[in-house]
Amino acid sequence: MRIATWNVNSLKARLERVEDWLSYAHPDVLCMQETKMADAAFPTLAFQALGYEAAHHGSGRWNGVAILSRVGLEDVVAGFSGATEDETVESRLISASCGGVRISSVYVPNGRSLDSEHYQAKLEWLGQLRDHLLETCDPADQVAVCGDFNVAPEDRDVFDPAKFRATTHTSEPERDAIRRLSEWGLVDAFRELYDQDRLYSWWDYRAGDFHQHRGMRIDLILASRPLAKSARWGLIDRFARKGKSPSDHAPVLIDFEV
DNA sequence: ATGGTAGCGCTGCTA
Repeated sequence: MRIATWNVNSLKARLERVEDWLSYAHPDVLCMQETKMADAAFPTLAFQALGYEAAHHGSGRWNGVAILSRVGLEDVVAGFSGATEDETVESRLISASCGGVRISSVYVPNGRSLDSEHYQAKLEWLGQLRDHLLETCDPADQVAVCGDFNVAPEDRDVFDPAKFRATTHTSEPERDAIRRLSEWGLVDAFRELYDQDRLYSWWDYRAGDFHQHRGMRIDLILASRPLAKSARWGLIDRFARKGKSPSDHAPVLIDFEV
């Protein structure tokens, strides 16, 4: 099973690129983030025409997550288990069972700056994600949590660690939150396959960062151990970050033998 | 050097 994740930075602006990418990358499952649209605007038929079922959770101009699958899409849950209306309004999590794997598409809050209340909210959100997984999943099963985590797990996941000393994405509390997910039983599956540095999935639009390969690896596929064990090959598709009007993120994909 | 670009949508916020 080929599982992919891609922060598309507006599905309305990127639909044609996403369709093209589905046609040549042929993922079995694609988790998307930052669709930036309401459920009513989601192009279900466009994906159906390519053989994908879809589940979307979005409320408007910000956030928005989706799962596309051509290996079945069952037991869709939007937001955290037992969350109130308020907590789901940001549309940052959707989960579904696809071909025997419990898959979540996550868009972790950015955090903005270390002294911001949004940074505290980011840490709380990551804690809620952990609680949600504890309540709804078993790490002995096939589980994949995919998306834009807005955290670079290690210094080697950032082009210049010194530049990011007092910023979000690299702080210890954020990395601790990711480590706690690992302790529960989720493996950074791309890292298991590829150990080198300079593997980035996001580049700032500004200052020619993509061209200079000044990026970060913040788009992750976290897999339970039974699933991670079957990972065979992976790719960060930088080709999809080139050309006219790309997303600022590249798709990340992994082939699993399930 | 605190810039730069992109999306949404029409003013400035978010990333």
